[in-house]
Amino acid sequence: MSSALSESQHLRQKAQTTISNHKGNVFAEPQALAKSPRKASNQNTVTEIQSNMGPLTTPTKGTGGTGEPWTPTSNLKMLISAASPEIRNREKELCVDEGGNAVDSSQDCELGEEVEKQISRKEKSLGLLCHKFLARYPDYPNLALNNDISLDDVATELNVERRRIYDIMNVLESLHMVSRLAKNRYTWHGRANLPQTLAKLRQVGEEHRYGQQMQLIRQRSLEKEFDSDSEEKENEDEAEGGKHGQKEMFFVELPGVEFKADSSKEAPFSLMTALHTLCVLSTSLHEVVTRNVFQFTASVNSRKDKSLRVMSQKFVMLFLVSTPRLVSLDVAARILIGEDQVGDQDKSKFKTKVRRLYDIANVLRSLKLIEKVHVTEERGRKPAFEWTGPEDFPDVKDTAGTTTITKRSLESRASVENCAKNLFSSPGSKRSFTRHPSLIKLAKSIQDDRRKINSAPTSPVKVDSSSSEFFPTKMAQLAAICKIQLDQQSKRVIDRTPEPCVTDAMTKAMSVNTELEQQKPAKTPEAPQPAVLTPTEPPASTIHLTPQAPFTTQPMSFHPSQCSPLIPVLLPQHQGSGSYTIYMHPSSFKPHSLARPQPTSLAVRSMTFEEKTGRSPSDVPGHSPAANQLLTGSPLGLKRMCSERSSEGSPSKAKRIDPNTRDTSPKLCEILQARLKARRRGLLSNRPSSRALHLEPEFVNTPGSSAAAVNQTLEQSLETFLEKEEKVATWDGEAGLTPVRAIPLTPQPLHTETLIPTCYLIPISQQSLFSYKDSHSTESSKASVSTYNLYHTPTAGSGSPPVQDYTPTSIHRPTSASPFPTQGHRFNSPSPAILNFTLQNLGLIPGPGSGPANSPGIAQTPEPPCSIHSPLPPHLGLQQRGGMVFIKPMSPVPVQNQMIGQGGQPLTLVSLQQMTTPKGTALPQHSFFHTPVSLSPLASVVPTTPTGPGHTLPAGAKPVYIPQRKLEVTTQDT
DNA sequence: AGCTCCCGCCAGCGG
DNA sequence: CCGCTGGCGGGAGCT
Repeated sequence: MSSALSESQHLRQKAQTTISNHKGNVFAEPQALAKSPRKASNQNTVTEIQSNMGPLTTPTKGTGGTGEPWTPTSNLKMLISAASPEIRNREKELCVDEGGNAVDSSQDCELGEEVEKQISRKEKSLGLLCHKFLARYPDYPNLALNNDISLDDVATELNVERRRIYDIMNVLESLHMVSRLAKNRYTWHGRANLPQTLAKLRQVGEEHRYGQQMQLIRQRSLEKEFDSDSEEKENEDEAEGGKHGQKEMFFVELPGVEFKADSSKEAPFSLMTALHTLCVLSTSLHEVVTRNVFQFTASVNSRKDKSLRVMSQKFVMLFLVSTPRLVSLDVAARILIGEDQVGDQDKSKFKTKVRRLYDIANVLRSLKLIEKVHVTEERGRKPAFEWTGPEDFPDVKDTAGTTTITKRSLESRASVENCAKNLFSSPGSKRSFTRHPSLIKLAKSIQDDRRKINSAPTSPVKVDSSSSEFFPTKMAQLAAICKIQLDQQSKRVIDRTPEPCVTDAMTKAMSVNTELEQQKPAKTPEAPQPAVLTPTEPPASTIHLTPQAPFTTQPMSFHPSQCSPLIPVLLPQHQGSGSYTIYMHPSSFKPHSLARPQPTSLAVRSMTFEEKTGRSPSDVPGHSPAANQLLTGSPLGLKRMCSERSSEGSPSKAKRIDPNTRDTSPKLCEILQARLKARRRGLLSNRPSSRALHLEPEFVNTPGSSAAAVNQTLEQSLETFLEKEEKVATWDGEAGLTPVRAIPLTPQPLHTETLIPTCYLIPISQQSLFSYKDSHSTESSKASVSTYNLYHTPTAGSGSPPVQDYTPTSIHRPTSASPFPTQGHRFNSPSPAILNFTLQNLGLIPGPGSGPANSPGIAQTPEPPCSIHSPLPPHLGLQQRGGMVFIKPMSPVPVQNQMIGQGGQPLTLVSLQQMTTPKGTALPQHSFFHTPVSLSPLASVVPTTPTGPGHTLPAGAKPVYIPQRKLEVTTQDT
């Protein structure tokens, strides 16, 4: 408390000076001034200048800011504020207003110079500055008024350096509270878009399995603590991943508020699709050439990628995804860095990241979305932040249509756009652009584009708009419906407590926790953990396998019933958006499909399968099943990759490709083949880089979980593309089937790659595509998954089955084959027949079915060790009880250990208002994770798994020992 | 001593 | 070359 108080005091003081002014003005927006040149206010005198500013401006603190306010009352206020952050904030503002009065003598004493110094410092805090800024604008903009914001004006008025304003604007922009109109100019949206934005961010966060990542990191940290052993790090995989880790950059846009306007949007979706495809291809090519995905990524990342905007969104996502809405600074930093393990080199990176997080946190605090708290662990206190913002926003459902679609990574989009631009002078034209030759060039151009894009913001005005909305049509609706249904289902599932796979468990846990938590403060963050610990849980592990899990996890997953209806729609619609949805077939699908009504809608089924397949775990987490699937697959993939995948995959793929592809477009085929080769090479060499598709390197980078995973994903994605293309070419449904089967034969390990193929592309709205890309990109390893998700999303959920099982299935995909969009047009509409076809294939594809069986081993495996084991945990997580929460620091560790650990350290009870979250917990499926975080466990696992695709729980097998910790959450105040 | 995080250098980029 | 952006990290202020 004290600390908080002190802070608050400071703030107040500061605030007083500044704030008061603003409020009065609030709305007014100065904007008018176009930029006022004055930028700089001077730092020196904080005070005065502002007053000049403009009309709007408030005189902010009067200059002298100084003065002020330290009144006795302030103390009271402080106390109060300490009590509740919000109050504080308000008070601060108020104080400011009030503030005019006297300042405390004590401080005053300092007088001039000193006073200024201190005051200045405080006053200059980003949080206070943000408060001032916010005071100028209404929460909800008055449309009638001009909502333009001139940076120069603001800077002048607030008397701060422009640089500081950028920080604020970047964060606000990440929340879509403002959008850039042009250089130096922004438009104020206030909180109007906040709910949607948060919903999207949550969705995206789920897709990326940040929750899982967080758990992994926590676990690791625990492990490390206990055993230094843990050091092992996952290293290698991660190493890459880690490096790239950051990469996941992507910027989630809202329909109405887009980062940039694109001409591309205007283009027919077909074009978009084509472009997208091209981009992908080019990317892949590029990657191949380079091999260095990372580098590639790096290029991509350049600036904006790293942008505070992206960090901000990710940071917010962490809150939205974590059960206890509590995020510790270090965990957040690790996730943002992409690797949980911080090497020496990384330390500096880590520090930098932390600095940035403070910057972001200060702004978010001023928005009252989070509050600083302290989490007490055995070791000591760690700074953390608790979400104090809205808990419920429109579900994705609502947004789904839009939201889902809208999400994109800037880069991806940019890349697409760029590609388009580069390739086609005229956007509209074509689908037919040449791919091959150009692709190569494209790769380069793409990079350039990306850069441009990155820089773009600066550029001219955006039109934003809801351009994205164009697809609103049926597709969107359907998607929304699907999502809703899924969500419902998922909820149900969750409720059931199936805690399937680790991942699922995680996800579920999250969801569950959330629910619970919402009800009660105490959460068992650990839920999963407990499970682990608890015997009861055991089943959980199994759960992974269980189909249910999948469902539950994500809303995305579809139940057949629900889906089916939707499916039809989807197909037809694709036209509008042009983008296609990709469906994965998880092997599992097939089985499921069989079980279920295949016929109806392929998509649905696929979705279903996924769910069923479950790979549940993987799927579960991300709400988008597809993504999950990918993730899940990833683990497998990793394994596979590790093992041989490269070699194997290639051949098989090649084979596949040849037949189909050739037909279609030789060029494409060639290209694809080339890619494949490249991949193979890459794979062979290291982890294959993510060559392929990843448009967005960032994602690739994803921390890491395992580089391998990432690679896999990439590969998969590439493969997918290729496959798609092939499919397109061939397109015979039947043919597809055949091949598929053959493929399935392929050994498990390879699958990963194979898996890729499995995916089906279905035309969907463009947005979906974008999102897809983005998603991929975002999560490197995960990417694949995410990708799927994206696609699915639009559709309605398609769930993509996890790769794992499916591998074989993948083969099938041809059948489904929806051609890639690009080519796509051809396919524009996937005819029902096609769908059926696909479905059939799926059904046909047995492999997957078995998959489930395998699945256990498969997907889950990797992480499974922990996660798998942990499935239970979710339950545990629930453990809360009345006010008390048991937090177990549990680590994901294997049950046994955990048990021990628990025993060793029993749960600590924390009675907090806040809930503590458990940290650790098992993370489930690393596989999914791919994620950035490196999963040490995973890493180890991965290798193992490869061997047996089938799995086992590779990791699972390994018990991880994690020490449990006690966590206490305290508000910082205290 | 560690946590926060302000400050401003300086690079990338577009004009 | 210039101005806008914004990454980045030194180091100061606070606890």
